[in-house]
Amino acid sequence: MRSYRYKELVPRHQKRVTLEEVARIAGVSRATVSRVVNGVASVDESIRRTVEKAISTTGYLPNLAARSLVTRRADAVALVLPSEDRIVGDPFFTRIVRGVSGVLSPLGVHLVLMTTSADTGDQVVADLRQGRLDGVILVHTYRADPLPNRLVRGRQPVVLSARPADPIPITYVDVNQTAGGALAAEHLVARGCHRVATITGSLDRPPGHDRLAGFCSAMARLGQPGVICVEGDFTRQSGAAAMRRLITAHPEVDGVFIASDLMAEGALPVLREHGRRVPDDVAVVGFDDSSAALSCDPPLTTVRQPVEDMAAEMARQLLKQVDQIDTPIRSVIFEPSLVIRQSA
Amino acid sequence: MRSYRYKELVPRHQKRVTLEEVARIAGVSRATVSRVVNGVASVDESIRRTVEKAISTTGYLPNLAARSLVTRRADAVALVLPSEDRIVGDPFFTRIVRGVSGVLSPLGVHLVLMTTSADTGDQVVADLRQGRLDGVILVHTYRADPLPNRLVRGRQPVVLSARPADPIPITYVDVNQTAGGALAAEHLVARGCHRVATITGSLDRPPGHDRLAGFCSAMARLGQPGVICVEGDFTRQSGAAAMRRLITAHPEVDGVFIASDLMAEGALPVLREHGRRVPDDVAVVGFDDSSAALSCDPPLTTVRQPVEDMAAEMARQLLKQVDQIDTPIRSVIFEPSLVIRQSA
DNA sequence: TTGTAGGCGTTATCAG
DNA sequence: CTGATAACGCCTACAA
Repeated sequence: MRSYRYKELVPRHQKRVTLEEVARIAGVSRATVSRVVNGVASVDESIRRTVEKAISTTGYLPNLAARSLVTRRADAVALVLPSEDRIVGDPFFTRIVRGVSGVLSPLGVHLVLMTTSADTGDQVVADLRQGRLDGVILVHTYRADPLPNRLVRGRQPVVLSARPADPIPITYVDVNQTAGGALAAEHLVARGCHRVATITGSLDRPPGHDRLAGFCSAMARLGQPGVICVEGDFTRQSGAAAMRRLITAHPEVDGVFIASDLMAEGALPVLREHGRRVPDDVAVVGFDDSSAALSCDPPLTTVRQPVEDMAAEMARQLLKQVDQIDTPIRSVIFEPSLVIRQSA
Repeated sequence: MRSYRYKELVPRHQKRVTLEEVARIAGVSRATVSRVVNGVASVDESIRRTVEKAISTTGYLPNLAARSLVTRRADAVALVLPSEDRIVGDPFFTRIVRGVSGVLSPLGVHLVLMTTSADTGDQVVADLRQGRLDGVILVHTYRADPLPNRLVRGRQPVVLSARPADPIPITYVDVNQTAGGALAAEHLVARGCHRVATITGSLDRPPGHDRLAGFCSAMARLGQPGVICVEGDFTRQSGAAAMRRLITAHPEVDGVFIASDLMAEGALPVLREHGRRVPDDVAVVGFDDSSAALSCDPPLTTVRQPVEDMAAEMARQLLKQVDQIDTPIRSVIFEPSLVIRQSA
């Protein structure tokens, strides 16, 4: 039941400075030092100064395990990413990390990185119950993942990175995916494309599904129903494969909405292989505005998703739940925007 | 001195199960339960079973803050990555995470992700002293980073991901970079290349420097001194830019060693732009064997660096230091190998 | 082998 | 406003 490493425990000889010691030096009680440390207002100004001097001369830092024991806060949250095969090389996750730690780190809250495996669910639940974690941010959970529900039922602080496939009462942060799809449609049509296709993401996941839905209904609204549609799975490879199928089956296409920049990055070289110039022969619009959009040749016109902001919002929503149990569920939807570069 | 969030602390109503309670139910003392939980051998078999039953019926899980308070272990280590601009889209870091958490996660040790900023150094040192962190893995520290030295002087567990620029007594895990450069040289020469060039990484960092050194001295040994050399900085963009300069200044090159797959990924399209076929006109060898090598067109022949294994080793070395202070410094060097695909 | 009791370093309650 | 004093939950000599 316990780590075997434990046996060989060897004492570390750091002479820790304790509240006790600071108190002795300042000539006050531990309680007073604690008040100063925690910035409690009701402390006499001169005493506060004395204590602060004692703190800085001793280099005192509070032991967080002891504090955690009584406050019941770990000051740590987990970021759970999908199993790592998919995350390799996808800039999306780096942006998530950046956004999340942007709000966590100034607050001194640790970001514990986990990747899903057979037992991450149990692990996370255990960590929460053991007081090592205050809450969880779940990124791209798969459709049948029982973890979100489990956490909700356990009334544990949790935030999802996107609308869950099945409607459960949980806080999530998302971009307006359908609006994003519509932006792409409007741009392609405005550009004069008449044979329009789309390479979708995984359709069993809400983002993939919604981007497609938004794209198609906007195309219909704009007088071009019957969009050609090839399915990918958000990876670069799938983008290339999908484009190969598309261009073979429908050599006449003159505009493609590709549901992620990463897929677009895979698809563009395929267009070139087949002698198509972008955007002259085929206009291409991506989705994400990730760093991949800039590595594309030509630079990708794409639907921007403010991932860093969204991630920051996830962190804030989570902390809110941590601070106050039973915070009402309030999901936040960001609006996408179109970033016009050279591919369309 | 303290997070302001503290004030609004609201009690969380999880009825925690404590040792005390399990003990009462099992009809033994707390000490005995503790022994069972920690797998101490000297516990009567029947009592152990009774206790285990009590544990499972109550769903007891030890409070780790309390444990940490007495064991002085946080069971958490930090992974410090370079500031995020560079890490975006570089598969190297995902591989590091995978390798590290592969050994940490089964042991229940948390991986706390940090990215370098102005005060990460202070943050890390404080976390260590506050007992929130047991050790630190530093990935790609910049040359003048004072943190490694600071940690060494403080006798804190720390491992670097590569040989430090300045020789300090610190444990690091690295690949034999010069041997890697040599592998590339040998392959290009064996292939019959006569006008060989290299696009280097950042030369102020040991990996960049050593790969170049290994490559050049091997070329000289093989009878082709005077290698053409263009400097990059390990990013995809720099790879493209370097190749542009190279092909313009030396249109006669027929073989290039590019010091990272990511740079190669940027460089290959440039070769194509200039009408060069790979490998027929120009043979290209990369370095890393990252996922980028496979996304290249054609798939990249490259010097493989076993990053996952190296990362796992970093974790193990770190834990060793955590378990036993003053573990002798013992760096581990992995051997590279050549993965032959289609670019050379 | 088991139980008793003290301590780990903080925060929090409640007199003074 | 300040100081005792009691938790917080667990580990660990030491004694039985």
